Amino acid sequence: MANYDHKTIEAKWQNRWEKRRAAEIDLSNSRNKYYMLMMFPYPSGDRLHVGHGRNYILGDALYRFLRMRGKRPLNPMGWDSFGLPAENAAIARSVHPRDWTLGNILVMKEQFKRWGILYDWSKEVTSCKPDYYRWNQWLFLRMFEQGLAYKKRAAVNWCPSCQTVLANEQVVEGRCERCRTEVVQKDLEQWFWKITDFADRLLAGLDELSGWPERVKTMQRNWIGRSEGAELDFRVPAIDETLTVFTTRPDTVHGATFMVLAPEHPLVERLLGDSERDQEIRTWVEGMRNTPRLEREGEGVAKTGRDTGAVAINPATGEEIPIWLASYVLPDYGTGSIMAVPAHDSRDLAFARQEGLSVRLVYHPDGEDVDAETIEEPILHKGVIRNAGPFDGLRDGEGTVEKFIAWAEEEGFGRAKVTYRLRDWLISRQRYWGTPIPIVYCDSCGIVAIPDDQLPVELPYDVEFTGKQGNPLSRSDEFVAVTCPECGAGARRETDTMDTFVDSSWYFLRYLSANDDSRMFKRETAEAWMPVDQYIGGIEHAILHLLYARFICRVLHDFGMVSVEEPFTNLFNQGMITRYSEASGRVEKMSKSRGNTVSPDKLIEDMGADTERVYTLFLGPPEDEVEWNDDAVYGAYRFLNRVVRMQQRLAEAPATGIADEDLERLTHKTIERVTRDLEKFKFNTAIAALMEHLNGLSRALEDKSASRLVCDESFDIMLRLLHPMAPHLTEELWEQRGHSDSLLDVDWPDHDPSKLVTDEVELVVQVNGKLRDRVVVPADANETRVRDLVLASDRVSRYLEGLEIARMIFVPGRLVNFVVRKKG
RNA sequence: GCGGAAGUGGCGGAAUUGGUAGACGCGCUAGACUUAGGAUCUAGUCCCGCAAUCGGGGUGGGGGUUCGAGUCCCCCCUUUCGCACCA
Repeated sequence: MANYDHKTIEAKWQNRWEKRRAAEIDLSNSRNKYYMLMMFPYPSGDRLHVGHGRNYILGDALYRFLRMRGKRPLNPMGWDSFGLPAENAAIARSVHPRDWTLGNILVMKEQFKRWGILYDWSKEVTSCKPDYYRWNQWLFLRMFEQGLAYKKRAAVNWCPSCQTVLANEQVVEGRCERCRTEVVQKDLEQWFWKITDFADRLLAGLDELSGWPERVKTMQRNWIGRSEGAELDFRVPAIDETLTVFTTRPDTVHGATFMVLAPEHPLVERLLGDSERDQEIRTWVEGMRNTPRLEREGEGVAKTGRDTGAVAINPATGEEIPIWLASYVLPDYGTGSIMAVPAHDSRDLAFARQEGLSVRLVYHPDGEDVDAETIEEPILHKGVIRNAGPFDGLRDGEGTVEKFIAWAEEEGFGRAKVTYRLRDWLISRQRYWGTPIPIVYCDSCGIVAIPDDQLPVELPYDVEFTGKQGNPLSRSDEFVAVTCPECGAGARRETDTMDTFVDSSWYFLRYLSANDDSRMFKRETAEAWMPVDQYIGGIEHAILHLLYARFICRVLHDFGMVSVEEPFTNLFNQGMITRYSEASGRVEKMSKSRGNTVSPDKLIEDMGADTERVYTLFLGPPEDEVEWNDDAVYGAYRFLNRVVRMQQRLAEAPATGIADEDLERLTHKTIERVTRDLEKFKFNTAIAALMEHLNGLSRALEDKSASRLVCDESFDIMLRLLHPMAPHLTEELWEQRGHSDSLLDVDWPDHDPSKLVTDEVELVVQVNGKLRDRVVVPADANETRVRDLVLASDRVSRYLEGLEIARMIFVPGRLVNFVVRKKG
């Protein structure tokens, strides 16, 4: 039997939807609004593969479902189109990044269309275009005014391969998040955004996000890394300075037997003299500075250190303790220096043992005589405090830490302090293809902001892409040479561009005012449409993009531009699609570099986009990682072909049917299941329900047990339920069945509970929990009646022979369980 | 090491949240049919007991709660994803 003509049908409906601008929505009406958002893609030169498709197909199915259910969903799309690959393509193939990018966008758009995906293209946003990135610049200037954007010299992450600095979030296990090259530290002056000011709010906000996956929230909490403790001051008499440390355990200060500074600590130089030994220490410090952090801090890396020879005074005991430098103290956490309490901290203990430093117990375990000089493992605050004056006898907990903080405050050598792991967001990039930072350096005026009316600062088109060191912008005299907006003298333009994560930190607001040249976005529209009701994207942005977007949303909130602080109410992370890779011999994430991709182009050519859609959604729970099976795709095609054949066979149904109620029950059961499943994004089980429905309908036709009327009705309902998954075919069949409205405008069916009711139900009968029989009983039978009916079964009575029924469990509509024991 | 998620047939996965384990699909087996198509249709397909409509076992392993556990609790194993000298 011939397969249906998916090519003609799909082209026909894609063109119709496009022509009628099916997904365009009027934002001035926010009744029943539902803002759904797919993470906007980077338009890479590679065609999308079926692994990418999962995300978009899922979103489109959701869009169509919501729409049929009476929502007015906004489903926009745009392009996260600044970034390195464009520049690399320029270097490798001498195409201009802009032309390359805009060309790729056209290709991707066509692919979306071929998948049957409906976006509201009237609100398209392209981040590499001046009408978008001028608002990045505008935002930068507002933040600059507020002190939220600032420039500082600091040790920053530098990727030697990408030739640019990176934010902390973009360094994964010491490597560049993009290209996996090992990152090195460089001392540079860079632009930062003050996300640390928002650490507490970003943390607290997570508690309200009940619609976010727990693991994403956990990852963000860990990233922010809030830590409560105290700052304590240690005097260094030799240079008349104070060394301040951060500790979460000020209650162990009596056990601080030495101090450790990070090699980069600003006081190091002052502690050193001219001796040969001190010169050696300087060499060592220099070596540390130049050691990649992975080698310095990585797992299993040995601790190294040097004794400065200087001493500090322990403020609790008044004793002199040596000051060391060591690799294990991080320069950019806390104060970059610690009090070492080897008795109660494993790292300090390891270092103390290695260097022969003394160890002193503060907490003494109960009923155990512990010798501080020989312990191999730290005592983690077990037992009772001794030799600490007024604190003797205290135990861990019970506000002990607070008592020490109060004491330190009274004595003036310390104070309560909260520290975060989070660092300010380094947004400078030494690359061409990004938003120019709207700043000018003037010899007399210093750092000068570009006035708003001179925005956008456009990227010059005509630059050289040589692949040589440095940003092409800095070699463009035309771009660099400006007059100072304040004094009119000659000045230099900032040539760093912004991290592309700036673009994606607010694009969801730009969709709401995509064509408005007068402002970043319209407040009233944002008021009506924010927050995003459902955000869908990959887990890889759990920290990066999602943290930045939450940050910028708060900044805009504080500017009075939007009232929400949390931009995304619900977050859904679809899982990856994997496939066997010849290259590695393993099942891995589908990707071009692994050579295990499947192109949708051929698949669509052979079996149609609806087949790909149905198969992709059927593969498994959308949040799980699933393996693509080339053979199993055909099952989806087979299913759709059966739907087509079913339509052709409907005429075989008789005028009256003896079992109409059975088919109706199945139909309404299917409505109930599919609706419930789609509400939970369980497209896989929704499709299974539809397959079962088709099987049931097929059976009814085969048996001629249901009437034409009921079969028609059942089939039409199936088309509506299937539409989100297989939109082209269902539209076509719907039209062929004589309906004039597009399924997009047809209501989702409701199930009628009265159709689900049956006169009789099958009960499972168990004896001591073992399945022994199934018995059909009237649906409304009470426990006594059921007992009689069940006991009348031969099979049941066989199992009860010679036994005494101790108890009968009756779960109406489900089962009966006899608890029996030997007659005694 | 810390934290999260998961472990069910040959395979992808279901199981109305404590009530028939294996829905649906892939694959496989047998048959029917054919205008040979990537056909289609019908039946079967967790394991063991030669076969069964009968019996036993079965959701990573071990214990427990319960009339009843894939589901809840405890211990262990494995996989996987974050974080990882953060003081």
